[in-house]
Amino acid sequence: MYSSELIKGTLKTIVLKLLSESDKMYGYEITQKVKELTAGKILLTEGALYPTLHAMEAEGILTAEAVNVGNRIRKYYSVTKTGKKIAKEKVNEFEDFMNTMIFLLGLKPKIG
Amino acid sequence: MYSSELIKGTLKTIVLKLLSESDKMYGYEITQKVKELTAGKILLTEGALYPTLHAMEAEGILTAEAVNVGNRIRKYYSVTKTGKKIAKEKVNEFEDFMNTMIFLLGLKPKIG
DNA sequence: TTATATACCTAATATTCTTATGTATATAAT
DNA sequence: ATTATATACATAAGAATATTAGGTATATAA
Repeated sequence: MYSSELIKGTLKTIVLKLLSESDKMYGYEITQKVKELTAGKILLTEGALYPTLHAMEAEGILTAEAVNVGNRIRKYYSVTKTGKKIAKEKVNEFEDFMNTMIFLLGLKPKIG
Repeated sequence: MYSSELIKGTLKTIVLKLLSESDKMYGYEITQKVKELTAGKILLTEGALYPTLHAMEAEGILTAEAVNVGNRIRKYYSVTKTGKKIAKEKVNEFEDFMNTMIFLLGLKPKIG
């Protein structure tokens, strides 16, 4: 697990990227997928994730659909057309930022 | 200039890395050096930088020395032994984090 | 029957940054 | 001369985002 300050500001980018690649996902599913893909190095907390999902829905970046699964409720989120554009921009910006940081921190370059 | 949320959490890492490479630097000098090295893509604000420098000094990561230059005051900061260790840890952690993000966001790998 | 996993949510608090403001000297431009 | 910009420090109010902790509820494994 990384120090919390390191991950700050990357939540939206991660969520938008994952949602852009799948038809729809629900909150809990996102936390598990990120945990799995990062081998537990990035753990999204619900207190950060849910408010962010609500905010992105309010901004028109995501649409939500509540579904009953057995007796439980799931809220599936999908990326809107606007959201897909923003997702690409965020990923591109992050890539650019990493290149800048690689130079600034004197690391060996890696994204080509 | 990157969106502010992207840069969040990287300030200490940047400052510690720069200070580790030089004997000593003062706050304004750090802002200018980062601006120069990143071609203006990362601009450190004074409201973020100075409190962080004070905090790191209080934590024993940095030592400060006030110097009169003409009629102006400069506060030179140096990294302590503890600080150098933390600087290395932070840079290593950031490199690891970037690799994780590269995988998670499906980017082409770059740090080798 | 107790713990863990699934699945949502919010509120108080903490952290960190932005924005704005203040002080003061030095220098370049009009 | 005077105005703008650069140098150089600092803090304080507010915004944004995350942590921590708590709440509700069902399903399943121990």
